[in-house]
Amino acid sequence: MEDNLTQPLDDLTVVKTVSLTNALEKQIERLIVEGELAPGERLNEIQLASRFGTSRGPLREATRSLEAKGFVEVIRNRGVFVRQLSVAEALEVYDVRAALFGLAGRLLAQKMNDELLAKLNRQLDAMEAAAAKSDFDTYYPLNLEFHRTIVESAGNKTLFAEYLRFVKKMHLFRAKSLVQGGGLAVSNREHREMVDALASGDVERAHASCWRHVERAKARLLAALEAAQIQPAEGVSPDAAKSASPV
Amino acid sequence: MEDNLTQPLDDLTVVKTVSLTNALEKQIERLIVEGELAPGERLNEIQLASRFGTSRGPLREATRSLEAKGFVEVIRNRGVFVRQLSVAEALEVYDVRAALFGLAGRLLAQKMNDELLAKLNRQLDAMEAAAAKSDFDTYYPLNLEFHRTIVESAGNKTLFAEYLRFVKKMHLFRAKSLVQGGGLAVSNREHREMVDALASGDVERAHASCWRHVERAKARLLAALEAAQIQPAEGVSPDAAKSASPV
DNA sequence: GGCTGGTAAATTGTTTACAGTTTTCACAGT
DNA sequence: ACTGTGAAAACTGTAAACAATTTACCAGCC
Repeated sequence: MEDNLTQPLDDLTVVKTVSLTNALEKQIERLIVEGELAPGERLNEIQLASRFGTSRGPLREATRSLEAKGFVEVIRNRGVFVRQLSVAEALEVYDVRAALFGLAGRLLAQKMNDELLAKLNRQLDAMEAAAAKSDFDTYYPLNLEFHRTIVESAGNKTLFAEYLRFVKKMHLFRAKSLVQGGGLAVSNREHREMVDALASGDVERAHASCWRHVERAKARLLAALEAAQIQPAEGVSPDAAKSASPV
Repeated sequence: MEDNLTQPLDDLTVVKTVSLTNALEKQIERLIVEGELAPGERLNEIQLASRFGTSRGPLREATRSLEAKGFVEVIRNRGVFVRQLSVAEALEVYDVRAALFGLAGRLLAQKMNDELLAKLNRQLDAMEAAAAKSDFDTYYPLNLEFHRTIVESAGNKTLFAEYLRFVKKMHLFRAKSLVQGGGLAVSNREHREMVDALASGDVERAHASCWRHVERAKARLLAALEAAQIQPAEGVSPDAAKSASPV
């Protein structure tokens, strides 16, 4: 009897617990991160509201929240646009992420234990296996999860929340495809070094190792940009939506 | 970067340029930061809307934005509450701020110039003068401006925006008065050392100096908490609003 | 052809109305 | 006194209506 009740609770009860606004926000964020809504694209209120079967009120609340988080830009009387990261801004985000990830390394080095180390090593092995097969579709989520584990395990929830936000923000970068520039094997060598540093108990070394890891990713992006002859200088006009096609 | 706090400018002209939602958000944020709305307090939609002469729609949009920025907490069917930082969360914020401020130091050390150094030294002198007279009301805004100058001059706008947000967040800490625990002279000695480090061109030293400065502030808060016999463990229930009176 | 002006459609900004939930408070029963 | 019950009030959640602005389009003119 009770089992029947647990299952079909989906749509309506979710709305009971979480507000419609929150559900909408999550959905729209997903559309943005997964690329269905491209950077620069405009969000039509009526269209989106009817798509999710709600009115414009909750939708507007959701977009205001997304604006505060930096995922969209609202221009009065013109509409809300998916935020577009210029090269310069993307590089800024890298530096901030490096600082946050460095802090994570510092904190984690102080509380490293066998269980966590084992988990990180398992993740390293899985990534290495995917890298060996050049299986990028497997590697990518594992890589995300690995970094996530490090920051989450650092035990600072404020830090974790900010870190996640900045990682998501990279999806707003127009030349998104270049972000992966580094290649699989290169990255995993750095990962092993990072885990070594975290396990060493040397706080400064862990800090530097994690920081450097992000800075190297930034350097790889810069190299890829140069190879693709993209200048790190453009603006962020939400109007210029058409030229978004990366590489 | 001048704030519009100097003049409450005409309601109507503002609405033409900035949206009503944005104006509301700024006003409510001001009420929170200035303490008129205390941590834990509930925001009545009808009351606030009528106070600012608008309807509930724009007000709700403003509160959603403030929620995303971490200044209020929205509980479904219960209302909006001014966010309340527990001791544990305040300490988390210090660590994140240390990381961000450290990054600012690193970036600034690379682009330090005579003009900027002169400006920082002027600010140091002004603070020292205020400290000598134990003129806290003068010292406090100067101190804020000094740190703001450093982060803003670092040239990373993303970093600057995040830093400002976290500084504001400290106003949500219940035992807010303890945040100033360090005293005036102590702090300024650190400030001079920091400017020295920034001017030295030694990136690592600047980084460490700025980082340490925030960590020392955290340590002073911890000491003050211990002296006041407050345990760093409480939750964040928005209901327990009454016990907010600091020290 | 290209520009200007003006009108209609589309879209956003704001208010109002209604539905559902939580809180309050009086009151009966113990 | 204390506790539980049950309206009534207060408040939030959502939808719909109305107002103001922007955009699209087309005719007329240089």
